[in-house]
Amino acid sequence: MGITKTEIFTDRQNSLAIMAKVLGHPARIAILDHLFNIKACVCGDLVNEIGLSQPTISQHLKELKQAGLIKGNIDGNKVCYCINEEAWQRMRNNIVSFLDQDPYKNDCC
Amino acid sequence: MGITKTEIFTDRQNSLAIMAKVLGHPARIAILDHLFNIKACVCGDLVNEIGLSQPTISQHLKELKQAGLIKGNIDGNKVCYCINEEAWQRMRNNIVSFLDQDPYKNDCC
DNA sequence: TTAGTTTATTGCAATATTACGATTAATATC
DNA sequence: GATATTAATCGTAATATTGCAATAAACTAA
Repeated sequence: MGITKTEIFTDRQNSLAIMAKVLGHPARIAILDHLFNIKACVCGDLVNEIGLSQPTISQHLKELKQAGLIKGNIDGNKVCYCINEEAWQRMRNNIVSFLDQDPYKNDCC
Repeated sequence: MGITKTEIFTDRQNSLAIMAKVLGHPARIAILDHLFNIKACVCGDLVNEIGLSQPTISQHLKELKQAGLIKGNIDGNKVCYCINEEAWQRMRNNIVSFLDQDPYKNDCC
């Protein structure tokens, strides 16, 4: 059905999945890479930097923004996007604590 | 168009996105949670543990398996799945090194 | 005011994902 | 053998995602 049954999972499971999903597209990884490299950016730069159309970039930026990972300031007719430090660290901590579980105790396979 | 233009991104960006995407569904997070908890499992257990049908669970297990995160041993008419330790650590390292980039240097927003 | 610049939104087509009933394949048990 | 159990696969429906052309909105500059 293409629809996720979120109600049967815990808040933590849903939250982890949402965060991972936002990172689950190379364009959004590339946008974040670029933000980390130049420390600030606008949408126009990204259209040249990445190879996607302006509407597509705008849409990916919107998803990153909705997830809280970036924040934008309107500056004349440009928009300045940055990483949201607090949200980034929060996400990092959640994902890392999931990934840092120790899988080295299986004895069946 | 619903299709990702992977060819315009780096291998690292595509690889990170693929790993994140696999974690981008709460059912797969729940399956991994369960594997971490009980250290071994079979598909039947998961159908009761999680609230999805057997074919749906099987499909999610297939994706985890394709990503290399779990491995399964056939044991009679059951299948025993475990975390693939090497692949898990590899994924962990890649994602953590991405998340550990320091966003605290922006001065525009 | 008019024209240019920049980003967001709308609308749509193509493809992907999620979910499950029905079925299959393989083994286990009687 | 016949029947039960387990997990994978097939087929299909519903929904989501990706991408872009066209357009709108908001500002800048002449």
